Amino acid sequence: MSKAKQLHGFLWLTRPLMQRVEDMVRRGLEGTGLTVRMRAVLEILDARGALSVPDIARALEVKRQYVQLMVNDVIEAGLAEKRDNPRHRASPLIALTEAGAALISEVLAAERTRAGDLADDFTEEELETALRVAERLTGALSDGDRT
Amino acid sequence: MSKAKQLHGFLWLTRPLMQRVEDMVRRGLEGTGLTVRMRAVLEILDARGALSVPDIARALEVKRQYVQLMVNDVIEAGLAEKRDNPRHRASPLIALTEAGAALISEVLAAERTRAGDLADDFTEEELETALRVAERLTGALSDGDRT
DNA sequence: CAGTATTGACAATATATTTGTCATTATGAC
DNA sequence: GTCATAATGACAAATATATTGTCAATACTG
Repeated sequence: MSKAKQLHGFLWLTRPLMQRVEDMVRRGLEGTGLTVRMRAVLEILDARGALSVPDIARALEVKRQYVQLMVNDVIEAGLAEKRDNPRHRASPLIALTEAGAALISEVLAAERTRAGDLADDFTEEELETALRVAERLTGALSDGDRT
Repeated sequence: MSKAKQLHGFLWLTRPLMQRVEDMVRRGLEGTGLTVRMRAVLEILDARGALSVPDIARALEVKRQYVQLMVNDVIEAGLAEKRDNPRHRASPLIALTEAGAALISEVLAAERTRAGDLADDFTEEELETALRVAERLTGALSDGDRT
């Protein structure tokens, strides 16, 4: 099989794979009161600390107006809170509350456990290669069209 | 880095990667009059021959009611047509017209060219591994939850 | 300090897709 | 064959996931 054909096959697997991943995540969220979009906000605040709404939007690659909705969700749920932003009086930083930090840790730990189970079926080299290919491909496709 | 962590990283790359793939496809469709959802129908009819609407729905893993809309699009554009279905009088087979067959061939050829360009940055073994991991992972995640 | 960019807040719109329903048609058990 | 059950088309409504538009307040740059 040609490389082009292999890559085409890989590219078209990304959609069903992504859907299954999101379904898995959604199941992991059952009982937590979280939605997938709330989880995304909590995860990035957990990884990067307090951020403003536009910061989160850039990280998630969605519009800031939509991030406002996501952030409103988590604030309303008591999982994050606004803090003064020294760099912009009217644009507060969004930070995890204790409850939010505890919840996202728990969720991520459960996901890691599940990922560990799945990872048992692969060698470290396979996973390393798959990750590297996906990363480089994502980068190449971000640059815009060269064709 | 642990295998679980590698896999977790890979899983979370599927969404941005898929979005970039779809953007690439969308750009390839400019000027053809096709939408991504029309392209999906044409592709599967090209690969598998005439199918009924529910057959397409099962293949694409979306609801048959939505496939009806997709199929209406391509029929209205003259790219596919209804044919008698020997197995179900009221559920016609959907088949590519000549115009539809020509158009999807052209689109797929352009995509394969683009995939070939991207594939140049990888070895055959890398692509083979990435494809295999993605396939097995998709399969594993289809079975439902084992965790 | 003037002009431009960023931000929050809120409304409207778009896109993709699912869910609900009903009448028609097929299928399988008897 | 007949009856219950499932599959299908057609159409409407609802839902999820965003984007786009707009305005006033705030920040940044020359």
